[in-house]
Amino acid sequence: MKITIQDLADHLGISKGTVSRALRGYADVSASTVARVQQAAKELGYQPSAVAQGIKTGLARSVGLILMPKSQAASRPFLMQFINGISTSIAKQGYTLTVATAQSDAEMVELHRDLFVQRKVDGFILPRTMHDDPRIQILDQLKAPLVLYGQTEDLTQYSWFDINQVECFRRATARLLAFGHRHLAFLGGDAQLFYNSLRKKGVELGIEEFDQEKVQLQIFENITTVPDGLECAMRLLRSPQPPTGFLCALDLAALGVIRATKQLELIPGEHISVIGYEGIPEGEFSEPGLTTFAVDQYEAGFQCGVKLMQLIHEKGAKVSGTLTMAVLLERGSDGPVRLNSSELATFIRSRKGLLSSQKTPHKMTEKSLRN
Amino acid sequence: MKITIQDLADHLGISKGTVSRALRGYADVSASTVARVQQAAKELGYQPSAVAQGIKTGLARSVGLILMPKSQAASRPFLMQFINGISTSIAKQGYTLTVATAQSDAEMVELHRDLFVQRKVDGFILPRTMHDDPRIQILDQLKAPLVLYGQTEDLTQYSWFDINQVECFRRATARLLAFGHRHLAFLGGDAQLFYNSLRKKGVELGIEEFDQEKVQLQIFENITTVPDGLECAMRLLRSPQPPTGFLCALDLAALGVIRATKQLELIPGEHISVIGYEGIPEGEFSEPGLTTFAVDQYEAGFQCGVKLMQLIHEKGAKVSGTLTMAVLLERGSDGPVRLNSSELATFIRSRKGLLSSQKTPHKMTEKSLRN
DNA sequence: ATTTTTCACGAAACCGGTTTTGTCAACTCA
DNA sequence: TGAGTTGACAAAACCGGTTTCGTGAAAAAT
Repeated sequence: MKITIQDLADHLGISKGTVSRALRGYADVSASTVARVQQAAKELGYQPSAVAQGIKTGLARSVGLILMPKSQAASRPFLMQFINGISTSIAKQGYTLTVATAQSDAEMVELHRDLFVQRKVDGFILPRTMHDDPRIQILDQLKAPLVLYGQTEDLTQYSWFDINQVECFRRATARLLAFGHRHLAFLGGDAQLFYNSLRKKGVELGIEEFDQEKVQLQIFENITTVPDGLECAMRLLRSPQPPTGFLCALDLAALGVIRATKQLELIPGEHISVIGYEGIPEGEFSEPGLTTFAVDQYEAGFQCGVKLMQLIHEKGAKVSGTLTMAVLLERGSDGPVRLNSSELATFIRSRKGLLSSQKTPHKMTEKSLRN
Repeated sequence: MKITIQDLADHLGISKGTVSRALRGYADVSASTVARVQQAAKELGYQPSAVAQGIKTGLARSVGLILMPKSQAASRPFLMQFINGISTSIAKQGYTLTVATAQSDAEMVELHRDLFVQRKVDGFILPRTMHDDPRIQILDQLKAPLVLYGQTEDLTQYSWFDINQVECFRRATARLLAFGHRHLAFLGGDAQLFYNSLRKKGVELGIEEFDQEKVQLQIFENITTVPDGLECAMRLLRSPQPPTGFLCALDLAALGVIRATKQLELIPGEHISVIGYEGIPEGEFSEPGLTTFAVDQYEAGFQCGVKLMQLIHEKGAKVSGTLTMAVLLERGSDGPVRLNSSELATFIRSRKGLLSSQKTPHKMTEKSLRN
């Protein structure tokens, strides 16, 4: 059925070693033979088995990407673009992408080990880096090539690619401060993941550069979903000293803040300001549109792939790190401060009283308001 | 570095053949030897190389999934869940998922051929089936096992899994008709893809079952994005006989319809009704929420994986097709008809005059209306 | 004209497994 | 007690490639 190198050699009446050398471009094959072999290979549709090649070379010509669907927060919306980036960059060298999913941290570590020990992959791309990432530890032992998508404690030992999230959040913070906001809240993401500390650091940096004394900052963590963001914002907005500016580590949390704002009959972008991060498509369809830093996930995947190929092929290749920027999408969810924290608190309390006295269902309320 | 079967054999002082047979569970190895081998394998962390195994068995223990990021319309939001489903179902048999991306139809066909001829994968899952799908043709020639996610002309030759989209759209249509809508529009998706004809058929079926004479249906195709849906709806709503019920093959198109409705200062779910299909997350965050049929992509991936494993392992396995249902999420974008088509046309014209006379920017208009 | 070098290829080893075949000792059975 | 089984393993073949080694003929050098 499938044609092998022996079939091809028999067909040409030469030895399979010569066929192999002809196709691999060795010097000790005559030009005419090379041409004949290439011609016959094309005609018969011969392509060497990657499996058989791999046994001699020790390479599977595949890189691994292991996902955790459980943590649905990030990486999901743009997964396609990230995969596309990786796949495109490694395809040039005949590599393919092996994707597996793990349901728990333990399974994830096991999967990395097994895939490498079984020679199913030659290296890994590690998205969503964690503090003291257990994947790095095990892959280090195995001397498996790896590239981090994200940063970690020690950046000198590994290749990595990341967005300058500190700078993004510094700018986001400076932006809100310039808008006149003085009471800020940072709604952080998964505390276990490294990015969270970077984004928090960016916020703190932005405040330091301004005037630490004049700014109130409240910090929260593990606000990773719309309901999380909604609940957190609801609690904050009902407090005596509500923040007027929300910095969210994740767009989903920011969408939750927008929802909470609307439930309190406030206008996002006017009564309060929200800035997100990631650039998920949902942000475009909310009202108002979500101001956020959009990450180019294709580029991220592409760069990770390039770096991994270097590590695998160029022995003694130096590890390298790259930092790029995300693009600020200025939409309607933030703007100049209208009411300060105290005024906002008063405003909300007056609205709340109004709201609880009239017993209309929420949907009707929203619609009637718009008419 | 990496331990081979020979290393293990030397360590135990037995031949590598015996080690292999012990680990594969052959009968002609004594129980004590089996135990010794297994123990040593665990201690030394030996796992057979999938590459070396593959050369003898002829199997790569991997299945292929080739994506086209260009056609961003479908499969993108739930890609993670689809992948998770596939990966989970095939992991039981030691299989992994090889994902590649193609930028054009031609490249996609090539990739399928190459991946199979190079023995990088043992079979394929084909999402987004097309009319006279070129992937099927080439894989048929190669006798490559395949499972369709979606249907096609001849369903007897291949295993497939699909949602009963005809039934979904029949129900969606019946629902709008029951709400009193008599002027309907079907905004179809990619005409090249097979699902489109199924969804259209569902709409036509729903109308037939009602009373064909009393219903006006307009059909459009290749409405696959938010801007597409927006533009199409805008055109329709400004026409003399606008539809009051929109059936969209894709949620994204439905979101576009909602946008158009709002731009005309109409209320989706009241002045017009929209129903989508797929259940993308954006639909939850629009206002009103999008009524749509939500597809369980994890389940789809899982079933495709199961079917493909059967085809690969059970020789002479029968092909099988499975049809399931999507879940209707009743949100706010549809409801009882308020104005019929003519009334709606008049209403829109009056609004439009109003709108063009006042020269406020759009954003301000929206906000002032809500206050 | 003979020796040396180069050319072009065949033969064979090898990669790390799996599977078949061969072999010897211990058992069974007549 | 001798022939036939059986058990448990070693040895070897094999899978489909790659790469090294060896070799005969032609070309170049002496």
